Amino acid sequence: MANVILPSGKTVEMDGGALLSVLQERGETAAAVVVNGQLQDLRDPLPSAGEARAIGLDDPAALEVLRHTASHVLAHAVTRLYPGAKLAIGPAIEDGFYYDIRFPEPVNRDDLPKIEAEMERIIKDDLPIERVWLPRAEAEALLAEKDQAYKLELVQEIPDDKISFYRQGEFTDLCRGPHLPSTGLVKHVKLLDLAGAYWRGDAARDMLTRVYGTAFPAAEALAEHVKWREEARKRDHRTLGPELDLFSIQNEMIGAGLVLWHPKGAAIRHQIETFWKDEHYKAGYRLVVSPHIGRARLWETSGHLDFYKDGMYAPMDIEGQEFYLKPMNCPFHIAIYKTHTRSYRDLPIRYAELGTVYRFERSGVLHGLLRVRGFTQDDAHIICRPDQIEDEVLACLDLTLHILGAFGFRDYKVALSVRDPEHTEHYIGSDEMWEQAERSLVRALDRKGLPHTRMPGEAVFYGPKIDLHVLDSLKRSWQLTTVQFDFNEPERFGMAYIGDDGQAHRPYMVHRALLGSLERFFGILIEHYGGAFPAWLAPVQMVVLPVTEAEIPYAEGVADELRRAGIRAEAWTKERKTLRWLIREAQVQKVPYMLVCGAREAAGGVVAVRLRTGEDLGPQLVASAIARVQEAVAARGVAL
RNA sequence: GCCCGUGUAGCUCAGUCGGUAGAGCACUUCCUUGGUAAGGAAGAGGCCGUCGGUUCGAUUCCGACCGCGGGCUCCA
Repeated sequence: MANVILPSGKTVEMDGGALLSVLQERGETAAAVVVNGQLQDLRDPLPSAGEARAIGLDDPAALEVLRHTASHVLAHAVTRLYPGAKLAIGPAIEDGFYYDIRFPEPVNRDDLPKIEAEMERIIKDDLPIERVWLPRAEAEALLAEKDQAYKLELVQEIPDDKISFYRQGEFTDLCRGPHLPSTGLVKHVKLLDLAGAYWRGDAARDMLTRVYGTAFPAAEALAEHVKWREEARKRDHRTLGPELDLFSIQNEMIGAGLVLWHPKGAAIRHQIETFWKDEHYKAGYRLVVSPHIGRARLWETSGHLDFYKDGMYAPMDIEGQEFYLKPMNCPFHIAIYKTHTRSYRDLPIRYAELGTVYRFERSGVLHGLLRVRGFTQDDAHIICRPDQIEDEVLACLDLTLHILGAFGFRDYKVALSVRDPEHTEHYIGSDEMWEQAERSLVRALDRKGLPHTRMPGEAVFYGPKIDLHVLDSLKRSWQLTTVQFDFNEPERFGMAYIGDDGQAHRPYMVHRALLGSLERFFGILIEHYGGAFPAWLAPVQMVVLPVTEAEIPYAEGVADELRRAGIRAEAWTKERKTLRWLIREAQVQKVPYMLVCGAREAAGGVVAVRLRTGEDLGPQLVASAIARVQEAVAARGVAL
């Protein structure tokens, strides 16, 4: 007898058979059932012994099944509305699902409600969803008859003799499942977006239309998700950036993917850079500066012209010599290292640079500050002995968590990319080096208590790496930090240090960037804070607002005093506007502190302090207002 | 690069079933001296993305190009 736990928590004993009828008898609903850790359909027979657990619709494990079924409902609706539509793939994804379809006619966003309405009909009809196994020949014949070339291609890659299909009403789709037992269980579904996508992600193949949607077990969760999307839209750095006068990108005049940092954006960048440099000096790094271009020889030696040419701009001719714009800083740092014979006593050497690099990105992938063609990496290269690598990686992680923590990033996900064990010949460096490097990465992560996901085959050819992703205030994940071993360049440049044995040895080199690039990081920060930068970063920390023209001299005096105290302050005296107008403007500009100066304040030598949050602190001495900002700046928190 | 969408004043957008355009904000001037999220009035501002086609006439219709936005495996 098999012991089955139902969603209600009750258990039943079953001797084979399918769970669906049992659930129906007891008035319970479920999405699927877990048997031996595997999800399967409620209509599938259970084993005659062992344990099974029915997954309720609101169980997190059911979400993927729900969305996958929703994608089938979408495909079903599309085949009704657009006879001749060719279906490709339709998986559940992180917060929804999509289906790639070749439509017989162009569709656009305005068509989504119509498709959604048809989906609602299919859901309302509560069609049973049943699995059908077909022998290969029949499966291929069926798909050929339905003229579903993409599905046919997929079937031809399936090694099995029996092919799994799912049927709901008149619609049948190739699918491995599992699925909900009927369409009626897909209750809260919404189509969100439309985009192009290549068949199998291959630019040489057909362009399909990808329809994005999402589904939730409860209306509230769906509404919340829609609200979340709206919130993310409002925080878009491409809107906030120009609105707050932080940066601009001018394709026609300057060039695509090239960023102009306006004074306010540059002020924020300056704060980030100063903080970054201070912390790097404290952590034992030495800051270096390298040029923007270098001779072809350099890039030949580094191997960039072999492996990275597609990402580099065409060479320029200077007095008959070829020069390239730098896509990376490492060759320069190595060249600095090589100016002396280095002793084992000199190591580790840590060179850091806010180095501006230029990389070719296809026009279509450029995206605000997040994907640009010219950017400043917060780069560093650590050159050390084998016995030092674990401590160096650990110190790197310490510095990373310290610096990212200052921006309020406290949730991390770490990916460890290592070799594909099947094809170690594709990688440079000895087995010993790979194993030692991986060990040092794993131990350092363990010592920091950072769980990681090991990803075989994800490493680049020259060394293993860890990538650190942070979650922002909207719980979106961004890859920022990368710590990457390089077994290639030390070899190519013949880097060496003299060991205690008097012999030359090859050092280990680690590339690392904590923030990634300042441009991208800035874009992420804008969205993370929704444009309301904490006091330590705010381009204008305090504005002094005179109530009438009579208080202008007083307001200017206050602003001077604030600036002398090191505060970024402005007196808004040029506009003869009402206080209401000035307050609104300061709110829109998201200035943390507003200091109102009327006749009362001027007479008393105080300012009335209003916070961006709307909180009114009442009259304060200028000195105590100063103390308050300085405290907030020192704390680097979001509290004002 | 490719698919879909889109391009009208500095910004956000309306409009013209083909007769060369309008609002709000911003800007300039004037009035208002105002106490915690927009005081009032007037003015200025446009090759209606570019090039070509149809037409007596194109910002509007058609085509091409350019720019911008969403997206381009999270594999049945």
